[in-house]
Amino acid sequence: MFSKACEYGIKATIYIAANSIDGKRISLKGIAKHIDSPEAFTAKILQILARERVVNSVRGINGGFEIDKHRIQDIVLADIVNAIDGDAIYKNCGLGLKECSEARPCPVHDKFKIVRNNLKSLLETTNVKSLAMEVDSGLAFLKL
Amino acid sequence: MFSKACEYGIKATIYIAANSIDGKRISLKGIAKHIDSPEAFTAKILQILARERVVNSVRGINGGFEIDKHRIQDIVLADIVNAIDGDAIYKNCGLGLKECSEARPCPVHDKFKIVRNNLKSLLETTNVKSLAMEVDSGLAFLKL
DNA sequence: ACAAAACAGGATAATTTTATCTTAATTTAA
DNA sequence: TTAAATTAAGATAAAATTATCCTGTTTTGT
Repeated sequence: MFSKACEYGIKATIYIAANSIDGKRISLKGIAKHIDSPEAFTAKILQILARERVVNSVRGINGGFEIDKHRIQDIVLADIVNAIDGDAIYKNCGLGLKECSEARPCPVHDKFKIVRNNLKSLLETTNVKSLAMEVDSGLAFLKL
Repeated sequence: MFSKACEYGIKATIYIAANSIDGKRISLKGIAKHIDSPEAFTAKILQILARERVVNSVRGINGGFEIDKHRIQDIVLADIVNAIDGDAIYKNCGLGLKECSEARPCPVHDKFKIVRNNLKSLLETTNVKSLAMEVDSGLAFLKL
């Protein structure tokens, strides 16, 4: 569904959010350990998310990653997926046709549109705060 | 969504079906040209589909690919996707967790389950014959 | 039997994705 | 002001996916 990079990005953002809710900043090392991801690769992904203003990065001792408390509830999964994988997953033709459209559709156009729209609205309406709270309360997990 | 290999596999199968409905066997070269795919790579994918009995391959002069007329309506997209990409797309955790389950779910488990089940039933209920007929009648396209 | 057409399969190459390594820049605390 | 901790960024490497090439095998028409 998503690239590995995007999976790490989503998990990292949720973990950063869970910590930011508690007012804690968390280091790359802490994130990678907690979500079970390769540290250097995760650093690259966090660079992207920081550039795209999904998360804040702070250099130096006691640095790390955080999200402004008042912004956590505004961040949705689509922000992360768009930053890392782009919008191909819900924009591109399911069979890879360059010019697939309503007027000249591929054979699965209509059926896939439904699934892709479901996914799109899922990503656009699921905010990171609710996911972070599930993780915080032990109802959901980022490593298994 | 799907791998390139799977996209080619789906398009090739639809095109073979469209020809088989008319009682015509079609060569690799003809398929690759019609679906706009790299010929040698398409050959590999058709090998897989032939091994998995999704299509029949016939060697030698006047050989090519075909599907038994009475079987066309029984082939669904899931048969093709399973043969090429496997079932990861509707079985695996959306965040890549190895042991994600109802009891110990990832934070997006429930929401993704809905989308994945939509996709699963789409693939399992869409038969190749209906798609082939759309292509045949010029309502849908395999190359654009 | 033989030549030609066509698929099968193995080897190789190119590209993309994933992952690592190294050095630089930044920040803080002592 | 210097050392340590930490992210940024560029270079490189490994692995997976996509794509090509070459040789072998099968089939058919002559």
